[in-house]
Amino acid sequence: MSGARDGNGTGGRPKRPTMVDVAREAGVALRTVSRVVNDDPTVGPEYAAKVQAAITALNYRPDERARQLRTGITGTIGAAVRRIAEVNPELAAIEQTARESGLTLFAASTDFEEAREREILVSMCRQRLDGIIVEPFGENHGYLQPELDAGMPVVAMDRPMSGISVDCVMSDNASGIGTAFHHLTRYGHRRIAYVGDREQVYSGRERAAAFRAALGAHGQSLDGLVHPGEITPERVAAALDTALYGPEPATALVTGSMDTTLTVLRVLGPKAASRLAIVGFDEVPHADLLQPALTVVAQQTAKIGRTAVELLLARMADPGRPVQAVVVPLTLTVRGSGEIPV
Amino acid sequence: MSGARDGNGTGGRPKRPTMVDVAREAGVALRTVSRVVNDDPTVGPEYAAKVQAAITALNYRPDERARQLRTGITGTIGAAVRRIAEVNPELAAIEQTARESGLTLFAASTDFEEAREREILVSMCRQRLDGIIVEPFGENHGYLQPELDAGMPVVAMDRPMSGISVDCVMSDNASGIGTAFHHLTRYGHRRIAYVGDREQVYSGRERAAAFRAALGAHGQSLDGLVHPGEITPERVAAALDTALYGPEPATALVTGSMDTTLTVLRVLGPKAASRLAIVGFDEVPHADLLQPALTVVAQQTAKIGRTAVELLLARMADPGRPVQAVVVPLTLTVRGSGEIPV
DNA sequence: TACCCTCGCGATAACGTTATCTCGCAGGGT
DNA sequence: ACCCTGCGAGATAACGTTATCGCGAGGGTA
Repeated sequence: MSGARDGNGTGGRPKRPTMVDVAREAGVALRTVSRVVNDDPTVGPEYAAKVQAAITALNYRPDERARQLRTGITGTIGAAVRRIAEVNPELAAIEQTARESGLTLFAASTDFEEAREREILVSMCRQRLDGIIVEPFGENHGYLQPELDAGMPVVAMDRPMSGISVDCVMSDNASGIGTAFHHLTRYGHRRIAYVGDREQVYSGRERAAAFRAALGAHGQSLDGLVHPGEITPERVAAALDTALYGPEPATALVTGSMDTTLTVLRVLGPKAASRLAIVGFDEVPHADLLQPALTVVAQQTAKIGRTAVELLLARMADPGRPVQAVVVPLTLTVRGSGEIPV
Repeated sequence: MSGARDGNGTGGRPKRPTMVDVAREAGVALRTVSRVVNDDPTVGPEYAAKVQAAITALNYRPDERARQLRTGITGTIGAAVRRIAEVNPELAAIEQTARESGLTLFAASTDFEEAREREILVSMCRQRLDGIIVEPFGENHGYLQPELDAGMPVVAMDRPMSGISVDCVMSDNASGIGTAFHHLTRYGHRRIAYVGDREQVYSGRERAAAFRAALGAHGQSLDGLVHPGEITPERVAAALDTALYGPEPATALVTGSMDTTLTVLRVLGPKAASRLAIVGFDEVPHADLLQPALTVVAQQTAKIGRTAVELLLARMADPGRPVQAVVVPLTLTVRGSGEIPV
């Protein structure tokens, strides 16, 4: 032993044992410890035993950072989503699929802020993660081009990225809106209104456009029926006012996102909500407990999350493969609110 | 130059430029590049300019792993919670507080599995994170003792850890149950039932015990009123049967967790649920949209999450400080379901 | 017996960064 | 003329791991 100081004088962290310490304790070479730690079969049994004993005696834990630096791979993928800590089935599916693939998941919230999103993505690149899945929020992702050129695998989820070309998996917004619309026509509704996100964001743009197309295909005019915009109680209340209490009131409603649906229900209040035919785009937590239970066109969130990881794995395996876009259909879940006749 | 190969022949990742490459490009020493990257003020302006030019020319991004290995600090804390990707206000508060403190958060789901929890915690230790916040699930955390001895800061959230002594922040289960109970007595209820989690888990144990104590303090017998157990529709239905339709039926109900509340509402169905006085322990997503809106004793989740980070920061700053346990009171949120008179 | 191969282990050089030390040079006081 | 100080930059040694190479012993073959 080279000295008596085992602890630390100043109150800083005690120093952890390293491979060198284990090697000294076991009386073998450093390289042999490494072999034992990595289950290298070429190490003799008595050496392995000595090393194992030293490891448990010193409570040695390998330093993942050093390993990653040396091997170049982290075994970790990043997910930059709008909100962890909220209901997010895509993220749950990503985590599970990643685990099944032997990868660790590092998730962070972009929190609906473009600056925050950029901060997270750049940080993930600096950490040299093996790949990144991102639910894009901002409108210009050109700053990622150098990272793509450097071989960083990136997959977009829920909407495409702007300014760069990467793999993408998303819902079929257009036909989902079509499904909601036609479901309501089946119950006799002719004047059907739409309230949804503002058209500045990709999904709001796509869904509003799809709804206009559906109205047009049924020979309906658009006047007073299509209301994209900010999801605030005030704006939604104004939109509902126009749609439901105008000269030709709508008898049914399609809501363009989960937040829209919840805000509409709050603004309408229980009595009005229970009389209006509503189909929501996107699932709502505990939609079955509402009165009436909420009919929705649900995104196949689990499939989307799983596909995102699969696309990422494919790109990690072959960086040169052509960029791929996967579109996932939606499914109608009938619960009551969408089956109120005109 | 040792060779002409700039790209990569076999389809592997292109090699990223390192500090050495930047130094060569800029015609300065490696150490100078490091100084520029770290905003060291002792570097002359013309050197800084040359280095910056080289950095943008090569699209250089520092390797966080190497930096962490060298400095020993990661600037990252881990959070092992039961579910990321579910509503989890504690986790949201942790993320925000961590960000405000300049720390990156690494969150992972233990997924209600003891083995998974252990896997995650050990992995976080191997990554040498600066600290760990854990919502403990398993019943024996003794395996973490070596990590604590090695100076790894750990904070328990929502319940204490078993077998080791670490800082902890949690709700005041006992007085929360008391608040729910007394709120219902104020509306004339005498026979009040409890349905909650099984007593094998810490919170289930604490809350059932507190409810028994409340009954006792009011001179009520316990028979047929206290129902801890697995949260399945079958078990909950059986418990409700005993409590509500026995010889002396209960007129009010306290539910012991969010999952319990939701399962109770599903089992009762809308009509029965709207007639029974219910106070839920723990907030329920969109409780205001239910009919009647749900009265709950809410945990101060944001405060709990923030306190967890603060405890962790305190321990990181002073590893020798005495272990601290913080208990946070709950708050009653009146919405309707708890104010139905007997 | 000479030769070559394999097998098991050890010495040592990386990985990409930061920290320590050294050095050259300019400026000012004695 | 001398030394001391300070300042800005470079050479070099870490951090803890894995990969490359080499070496000695043992055994099979000609």
